[in-house]
Amino acid sequence: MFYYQALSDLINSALPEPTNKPLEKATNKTLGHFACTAALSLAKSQKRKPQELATEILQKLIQTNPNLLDFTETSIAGPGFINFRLEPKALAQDLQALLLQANILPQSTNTETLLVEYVSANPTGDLHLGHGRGAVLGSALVNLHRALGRKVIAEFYINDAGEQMNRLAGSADRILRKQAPEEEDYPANLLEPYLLDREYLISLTIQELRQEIQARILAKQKTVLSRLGVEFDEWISETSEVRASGRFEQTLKDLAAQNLTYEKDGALWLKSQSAGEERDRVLLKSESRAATYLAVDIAYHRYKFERAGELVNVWGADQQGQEVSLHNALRGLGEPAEKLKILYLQLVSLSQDGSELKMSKRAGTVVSVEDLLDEVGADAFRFNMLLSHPNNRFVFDVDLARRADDKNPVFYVQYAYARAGSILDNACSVDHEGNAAFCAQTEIEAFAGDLDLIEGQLSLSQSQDQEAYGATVDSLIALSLFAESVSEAALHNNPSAIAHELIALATEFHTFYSRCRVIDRTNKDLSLLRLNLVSAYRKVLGLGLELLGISRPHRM
RNA sequence: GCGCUUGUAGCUCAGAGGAUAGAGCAACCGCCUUCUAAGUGGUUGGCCGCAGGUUCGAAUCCUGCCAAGCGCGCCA
Repeated sequence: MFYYQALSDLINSALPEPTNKPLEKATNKTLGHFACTAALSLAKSQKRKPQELATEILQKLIQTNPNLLDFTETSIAGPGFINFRLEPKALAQDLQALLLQANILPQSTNTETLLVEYVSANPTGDLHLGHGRGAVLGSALVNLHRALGRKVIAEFYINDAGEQMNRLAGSADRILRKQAPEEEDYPANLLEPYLLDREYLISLTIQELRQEIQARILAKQKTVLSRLGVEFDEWISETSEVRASGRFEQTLKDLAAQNLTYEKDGALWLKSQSAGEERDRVLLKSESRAATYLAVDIAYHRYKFERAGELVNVWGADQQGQEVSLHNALRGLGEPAEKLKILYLQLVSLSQDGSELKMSKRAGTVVSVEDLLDEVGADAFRFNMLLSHPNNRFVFDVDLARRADDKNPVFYVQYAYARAGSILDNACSVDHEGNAAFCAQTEIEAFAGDLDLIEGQLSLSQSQDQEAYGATVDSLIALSLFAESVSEAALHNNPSAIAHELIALATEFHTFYSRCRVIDRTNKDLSLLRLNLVSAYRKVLGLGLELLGISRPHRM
């Protein structure tokens, strides 16, 4: 366990009332490394002066766990902040924890399966950037929750049963027969790549054609997603899993049994008004008795709840109209609707050559995931997509993403990772001038195993070289807080936080590198300390990149 | 009209009640005999949309307003 976590727990146990964030990273390094604001926030309810309360809390901390507080310098400042400055022993323990723990992330005690549904594009064409953003967000979420010990199902829902599939087949058929397109047909240029073997396709019945085109488009989507590093555990087909399985019929029966539906004007309605909505909603249309999206979604989400206790949907903002009705219907059926969270993605647009490209289907300026992948590659695609919070409209800077230099954030972080690896390689191998290896890997590991040695070197550094010591301490604090950032990112379903955290860590590492010579042939112990710090950087940066699904280049 | 989301530096974005609001891009001035200069140090740049309120403390919470995007079909 890291010092930050141990201290947080201690503070929480010492407070008269718990707070959700007992300890914060200090904004101003000169005051300390961590700060506790509990005395300020609790002063009112405790009817005490903040400074007095702070003194009292601090004393209680010292009484409860004198050992822990022995490793840190404390002070009460300003209106009632309690500041903590970690001393070499605490820092040494954190470094050791970073190096020796197989998994530095805290493991969740939540045993419920989490089902994350994302992308879920109709099999009617290429994936566009909205899908791409959802794919990156969804897959990062899956990684994140898995890394924290949750059981997660990554799911793609194939909308292969609706009217749009008939349209697709009709459009393809007319293109093959060189007939004029009808008003709602899919554009020929989108479909033509799937219709190259015209002779064969034209011999199929319309149903067979529909199946064939759909399979080809889906296969293409899978290929593109795979290039993007996005994989799924389940591909759920509406046709087979929701319709043919009888789940859809059963859901209608169950809704009726709960007295949640009624017939009117030849259509089947959901009593959504009585649940607080503006009006009732149609489930089965008049005449055709075809299902609406809402009706199918209700059945599909029940199927999800059969398999998972908690659901996350990554949806485009244009799907938000559905949510309230879906929630109400699920609740009416006795499902734990509050366990369904829907994340809405706002639009992505592109900027290139300094101006924004507006996406428009009509103008033909819709950019596919494949196009952008060709342009910038999977790593830059993923990282840059993740830089913005999904609720935000986001302008993707293509020129920046394709740059192979420090201005491109993904290169910046990957470079830090590769640089760390390179230093470690150098230390353990013959250098370019033929000098013997500086040390063996086993020596680095032995040093990591010896707490007293680490502490001794940190203390020495503290007294001999303030600047280097400062860079070392900043590094250790930043590294030891990474696990906390990951937990918080998972709590808020926000992998963007990790991307930003990685940039900050990379900056911290580059700063350390420029201030501290790692391999110093005149001072082996100091070098071993620094090599271990570099090793911790490599581990944490690598973990972060892995969580975001970005490659970890050994050399650049 | 109603609902959801957004409004922070010229641009793209962080900031989830705490101390002096931060990065990157763009612009300017520096730093390589030495482990990756794909790096780094500095300068310039802010009525945090507006107005109230809550609080010891508000970019953050509440209310109202303004602006933008998206929803509010027996569409898909």
